[in-house]
Amino acid sequence: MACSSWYRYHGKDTLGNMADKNATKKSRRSSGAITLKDVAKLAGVAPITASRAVNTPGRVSPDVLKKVQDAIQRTGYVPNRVAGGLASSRSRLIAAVVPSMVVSVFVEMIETLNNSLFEAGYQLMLGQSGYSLEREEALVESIIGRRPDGIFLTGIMQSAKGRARLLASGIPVVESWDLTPTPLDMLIGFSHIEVGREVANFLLAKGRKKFALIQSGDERAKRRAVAFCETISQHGLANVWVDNVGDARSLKSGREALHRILSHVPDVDAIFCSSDLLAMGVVTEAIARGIAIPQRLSVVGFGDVPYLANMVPALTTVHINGREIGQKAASYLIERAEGRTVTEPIVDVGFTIVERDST
Amino acid sequence: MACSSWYRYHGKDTLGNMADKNATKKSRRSSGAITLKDVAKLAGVAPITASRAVNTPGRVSPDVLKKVQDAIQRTGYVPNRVAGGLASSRSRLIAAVVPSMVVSVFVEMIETLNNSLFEAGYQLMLGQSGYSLEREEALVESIIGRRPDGIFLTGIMQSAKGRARLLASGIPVVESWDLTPTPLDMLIGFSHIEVGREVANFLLAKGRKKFALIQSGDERAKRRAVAFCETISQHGLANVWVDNVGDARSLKSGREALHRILSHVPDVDAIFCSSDLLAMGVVTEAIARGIAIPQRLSVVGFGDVPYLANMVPALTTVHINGREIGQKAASYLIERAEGRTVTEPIVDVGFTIVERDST
DNA sequence: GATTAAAATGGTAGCGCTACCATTTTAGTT
DNA sequence: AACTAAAATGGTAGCGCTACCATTTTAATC
Repeated sequence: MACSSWYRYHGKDTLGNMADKNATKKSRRSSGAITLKDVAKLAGVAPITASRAVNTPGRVSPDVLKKVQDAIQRTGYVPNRVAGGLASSRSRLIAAVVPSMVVSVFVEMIETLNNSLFEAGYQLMLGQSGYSLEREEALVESIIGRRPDGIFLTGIMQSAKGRARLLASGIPVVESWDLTPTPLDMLIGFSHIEVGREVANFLLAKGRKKFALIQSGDERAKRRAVAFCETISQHGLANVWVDNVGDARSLKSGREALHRILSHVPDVDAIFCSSDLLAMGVVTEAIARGIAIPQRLSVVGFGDVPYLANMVPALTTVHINGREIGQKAASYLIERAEGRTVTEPIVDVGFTIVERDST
Repeated sequence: MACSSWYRYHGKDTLGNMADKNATKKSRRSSGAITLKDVAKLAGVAPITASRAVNTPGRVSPDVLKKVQDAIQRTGYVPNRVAGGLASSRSRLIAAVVPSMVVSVFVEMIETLNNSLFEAGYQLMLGQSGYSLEREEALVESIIGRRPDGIFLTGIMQSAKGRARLLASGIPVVESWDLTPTPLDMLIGFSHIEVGREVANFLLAKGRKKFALIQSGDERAKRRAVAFCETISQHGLANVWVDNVGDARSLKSGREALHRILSHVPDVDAIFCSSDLLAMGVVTEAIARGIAIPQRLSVVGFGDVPYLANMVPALTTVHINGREIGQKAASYLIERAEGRTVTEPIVDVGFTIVERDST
């Protein structure tokens, strides 16, 4: 079927004796597609020469190059990278693991990663760990089985089994979105403890006294929270009221959280949210209740989704440069895939508190 | 390096003569990783039997199964799916093409697609066409080179070259997010013309008289727009004011668009936006200007991002069930990959106008 | 024109796995 | 016990490509 479609499209005059190749003596195992061998035969050169014409055109005479390119054109040949990858141990595939794609800032990062990789001739394989350890381990196993030239992880690989597997595979790895003294390989991240501390200092400098924090189950958010709370208490202020929500990606959770917080701490004057969407929920609920922002209540988000700046009020948040992480990760992984070394494989990309109208 | 790391982790007592395999006579071409052959040797069976133990455990005696599993455990063997894919012409890889990932509703679709595929033992390869034809063609070429077992396309493949290539490849394809009388293969979509018409009827039924529409360059959005405008003029009302913005994914564009619309059509009372984010921008700007929603102005979005329902005012929008599309696409592609036929390969999943507080 | 180096081309042998067929072992039947 | 069918195991030969080395051709130098 494959061949007949192709044949129809290209017309019947170009192939000569190639046309009946599949009809006459196609091996029962062959996929039936055009192979490099077919192209070589049509071009009148050896398969290995055709291979060179495709992969290293500079090492082939202009005459041969043209003949091969013509043959490719006429047959519609598409190189089989599976076979190429097996032969050369270079798959030109990079795998990326994301907890969830519904988090906007991860999406931007992956988009940039993907674009950078594609420019360089690499494809992206995507896996979702779904914030679960087992799933993450299964994913790592599945990824390693594909022998990618590099692996990008959102976060630090926590599972000991996963770490061991990745290490044993010898595949270059970029961990991200966090810092650790014991990275598997390369690392592009920032300090969540610093984030918590700096946001606390930022709100303290604004003269805020009564703090609350909204978080979901995310481990990194928890570290931000701990640092936030510690900094507040170091200043001798009352404990921070911590509200736990199930889903950080829901505006509704933020609204409900503010409702709960107000019932326990009616005079709360600053809230740090573990995501922008939660912060949007808090603001929405506050406006609905007639609570003036930022006069009576300061709200800080995390992530800086692109539209935050144009909301009313524009939300203050912690900006993480997801595009920078994606971009850097791509270049690191490509460097390593091509056999070069990365001079600075551990980078702190930092973060920025973007002050807008909600504080 | 790969082996030494692994060796360290597992301890030195488990391998017997396996440990020096790489040291002594490793072929210069070998990747150095544990292969099925190593496992088979350790388990004392033939490679093909080890292969069966891995892939079809039911066809192997319990005794052999255990021996092989032990050997896998001890060596940390991870099957090389590249080699397996080449040998069996089944890559267990599904490719997906998305215009952009920053569109929330695509993200949900891809997330569901990915999850469904992973459950079934498939990996997802992701490509971004970036709304450009050339890029899309290059992407198709690159994807086909990987010989995936199926291809998911967001939208209809427009490029003739791309269509020909996909057809010739013989790989199952799902087009989506649209309807066409000439699908390449399978199709899971809905009618954008219907959307435009129904939204127009919806707003007309609300008694609205003066319409505007905000769109970006997206071709599908344009078709919605045309149907919208036609329906309005069929009712003998004044022409719809159409505002073109550069970026449908920007709240800011929506705010600016409303600004322009008001300067040309001050008495506009209904706006259909080609995305939810644009609609959010319109609402934000309207609130900032003291324009009552929905009393003076109705706003309708498109896509139904999850948090829309909890905003104030909650936005009326066209709900597209991205998760359903992703889910269906996965099952269709898996069916075909496993050699079965899909009974209803062309589906209209429809859409819903979700009425909330902005109309 | 002879000599040497470099460029271009080709042959061979895998990469690690599975399809296909052949053989052996086991269980089931008379 | 003899025979048959089914289950379990193994051997061989690729999948389509590229690494590695060998050979041929061309260009460069004296």
